[in-house]
Amino acid sequence: MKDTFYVTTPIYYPNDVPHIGHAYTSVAADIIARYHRLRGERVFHLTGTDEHGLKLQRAAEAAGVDPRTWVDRMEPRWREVWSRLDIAYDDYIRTTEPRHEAAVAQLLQAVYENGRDDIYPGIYEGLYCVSCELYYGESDLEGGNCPIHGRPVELLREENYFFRLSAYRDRLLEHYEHHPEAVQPEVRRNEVLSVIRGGLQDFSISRTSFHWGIPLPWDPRHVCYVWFDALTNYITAAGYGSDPERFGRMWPADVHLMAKDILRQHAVYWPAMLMAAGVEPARQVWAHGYLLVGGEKMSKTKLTGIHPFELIDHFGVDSYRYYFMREIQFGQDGNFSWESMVERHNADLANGLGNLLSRVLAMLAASFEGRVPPPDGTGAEGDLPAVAADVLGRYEGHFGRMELSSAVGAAWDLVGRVNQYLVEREPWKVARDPARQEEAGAVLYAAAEALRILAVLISPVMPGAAARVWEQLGIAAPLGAQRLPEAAAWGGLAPGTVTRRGEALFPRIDA
RNA sequence: GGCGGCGUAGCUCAGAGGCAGAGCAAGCGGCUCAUAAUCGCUGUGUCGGUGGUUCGAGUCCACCCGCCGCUACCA
Repeated sequence: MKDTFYVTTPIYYPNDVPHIGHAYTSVAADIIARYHRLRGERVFHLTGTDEHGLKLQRAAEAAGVDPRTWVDRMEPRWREVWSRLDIAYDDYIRTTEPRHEAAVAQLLQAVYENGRDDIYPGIYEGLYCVSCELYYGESDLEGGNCPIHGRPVELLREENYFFRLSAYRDRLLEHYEHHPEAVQPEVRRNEVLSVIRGGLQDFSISRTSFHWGIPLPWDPRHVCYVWFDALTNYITAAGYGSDPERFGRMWPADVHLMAKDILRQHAVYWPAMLMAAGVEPARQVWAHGYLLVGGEKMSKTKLTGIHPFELIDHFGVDSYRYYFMREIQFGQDGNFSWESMVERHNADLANGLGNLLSRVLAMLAASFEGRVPPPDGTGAEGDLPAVAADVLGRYEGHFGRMELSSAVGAAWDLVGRVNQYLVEREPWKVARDPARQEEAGAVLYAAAEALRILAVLISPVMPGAAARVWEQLGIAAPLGAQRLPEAAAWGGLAPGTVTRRGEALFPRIDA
């Protein structure tokens, strides 16, 4: 019985250099996973690398090593990025692992033997560049020539196995009719439906022209080509074909996250492949937009690909995660710029949350020896508890609809309200009057309590910063043990707690 | 060619029949606990264009312009 919230990223191609677009998907997946953990759910967050294929085989040859050695060398460059970004995946799959090769073989065999000839031998005919050793689609060509070598391509024929995607048109349409949430956002769903309605073509699933791949179980002269290898990782890790009990708890995946460029494979090929094997499709495929730099898609040739480290080194990992999630409406394309990142960092993090923590702890240190004073029971907290409750409600609602930017934004309504509240109540002034110590204390209690709740709410997005707020507040119970909604209920902060004012949470950045 | 999306304040964007909005940036004022911080006040914008429906149109309809996505086809 399914009991695990299962979220995936695509598996990345280790020959590529990681850029902020890849990281965007992985950060989003991590935030979603952490949010569900915060709610006390059992969560499984999967990522990995896609390690087969001709391009890797050729890169290895060029480097004078075998493909295995090559991918072993390249793959850590990806994990290193995830580590620096605080991506807490639960499993990391490499398609070269035996468990994956076994799962692919099982899936292929299941489809091959399903009695409907969904996999059949055929002739693949394509435009081939001898220099690239690659097939191109007509739309990839430039004036009929190879876009890389500028030389004429040849029409080549190769014996392949095909998957009978065309047979799944009606079943896919029916599936998406009954599960309108299964492709999101809406605009992407419409595209998928129009692709399916327009008729589907069978696609080739094997190659004999290179060998760095998983052999087909019934015809090992062929290696499996791309999609039956790559997409299958999602069920490999869930225990398909190896651990039925585990598979039952995990599958179907709750959400496959990806950029919109591989939507079709996830929303058309993949469910059809699973149907052919008698496996239920994932519950949701969620295609987010592109990160634009200077209004244009990042590109290698224009050198606009940005490595995450270039930003992490300057802004810090928490600011990095916050910026991309807050600045861009999840699902839409979004512009990255250094300027807007500095702006967000200073306005929201340094001046907003960071300064709020700083002023509250400074006042506690000045007037109460750093100890959290008791609330006074006369309503000094004003509407802060109500605002916190409202913020929590909106935060959860937005997360439920994958409106990540709005969910994060909701927390900042509380930051704003507490700053306002402090100006209204002037605790720095009240504290100077010996007769009004209790009042000053109660006001600071309320501000500190709001900060405690904020630490919980930002923890999926900025786990490091949340931990630092928690630590400076001096709370003994581990942040990692907090669960929503209880942890956001007003009054959780114990009077007497010894706060520890530390370094600025987010130092301002000049440019 | 077909289907779809977008075009709103300097910037990023929300609003989908009823007095043009938010955040940021900018200006002025307050406060001085705080990270030159924070709080308050300040927005006359051909809501891409034209025409229409309506008592009333960013909002609905038609056409047009400019971007973009998916898809088809020609070469």
